[in-house]
Amino acid sequence: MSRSPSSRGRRPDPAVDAKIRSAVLDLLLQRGLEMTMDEVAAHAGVGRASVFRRYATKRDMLLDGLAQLLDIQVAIPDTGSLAGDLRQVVVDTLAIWHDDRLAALSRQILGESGRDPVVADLVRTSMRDRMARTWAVYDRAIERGELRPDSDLWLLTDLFAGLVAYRGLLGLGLPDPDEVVRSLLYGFAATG
Amino acid sequence: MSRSPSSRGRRPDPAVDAKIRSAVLDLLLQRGLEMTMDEVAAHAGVGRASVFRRYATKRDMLLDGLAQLLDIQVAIPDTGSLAGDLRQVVVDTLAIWHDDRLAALSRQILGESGRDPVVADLVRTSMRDRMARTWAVYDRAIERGELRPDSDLWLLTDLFAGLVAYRGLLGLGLPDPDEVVRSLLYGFAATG
DNA sequence: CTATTTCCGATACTCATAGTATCTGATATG
DNA sequence: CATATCAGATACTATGAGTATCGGAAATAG
Repeated sequence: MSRSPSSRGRRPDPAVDAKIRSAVLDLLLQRGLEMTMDEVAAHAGVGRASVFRRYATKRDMLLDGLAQLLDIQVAIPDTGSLAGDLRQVVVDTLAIWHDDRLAALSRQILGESGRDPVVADLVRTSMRDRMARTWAVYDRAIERGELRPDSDLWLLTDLFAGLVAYRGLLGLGLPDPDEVVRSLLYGFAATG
Repeated sequence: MSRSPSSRGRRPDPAVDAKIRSAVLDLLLQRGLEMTMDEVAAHAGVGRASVFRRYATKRDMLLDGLAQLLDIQVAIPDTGSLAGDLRQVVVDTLAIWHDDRLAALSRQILGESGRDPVVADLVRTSMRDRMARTWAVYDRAIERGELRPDSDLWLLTDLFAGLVAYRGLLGLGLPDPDEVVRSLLYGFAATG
């Protein structure tokens, strides 16, 4: 073994930890995923070596930053009707893409998911958690008889999450929430 | 001026052009977007300088390769019913993601769209062309009274294109085509 | 045919940046 | 007090894009 868990000697300074993590988060929001290690160290007001003492690779550092970033809670709507609740969920999902800086960052993160499976995992988990937290909406709707009880809820959520991600990633115009809700609830078939 | 359009002197060898483009396409399919210029030159059996004579930057080279790759035609189904045609379109869209190599490449290309707007443009145009070519399906369906005449067809196509891209990008399981068609046509609302 | 221009392959160079190694001094533990 | 490890600073290594140059080949102008 090269080293034991170590109990003697100077301990890592928590203030330095915090300065680095905060600098990464800052740079992520300001400039996206593209940052050099020198910039992180400088922005944190810390030695370059201290960054590498905390993260073996740049990727590890960014993954930690992304994990912080994606760990955001969302409110569960309860408007009384499925259409109202669903609209709120769609609007919340769209909100990220209406802020230019957040949209650019989201594009880059989604993009990184295409090259790094671990990032894809982070995003997947974060989206899944987020969506699962809206399950209450659909449970209530099924009880009220507004939603087919045999609905594939993952399909339902992924249809609009996918639509928004797809349009956002490719820089297409974002959809109107009401149109989305109507399509999801009643479909495109002519009524007859 | 440093040079005129040039009419004298040795002309660029079309065989070298072809060898390079073919090598790029080859490497794209074999290993995705990650290739060094040395590899391209070696794989083409050509000098490194000849690659840079054709493309000012690696990005330009990859964009040309991607343009070749994305320029693929798709058949327009005509099964007689909207459900049948739509199912075929969905199945065709899913097909790419069922081939491991193509799926990996698609992930990388979608990913690159998140960092390079020009790639996003390529993908957007390619998808738009592809989808627009299926307009005939929806026109016929409207005539037959199977589809609401006021349908937002971009919303319809982007809903399933987005679903598939989203699931594929994040490595989630791909949906069942019949479920997708049913959801798109009739929605999730309880009938009553 | 000859001179000129531009291509070809090869090679060496510059530059940016991730990651490693080392040094001096500070600090915590035994 | 002795030792291990951290902090900051700095220098080094390695990779790969893009540039510069060279000797030779091929095409064109005259």
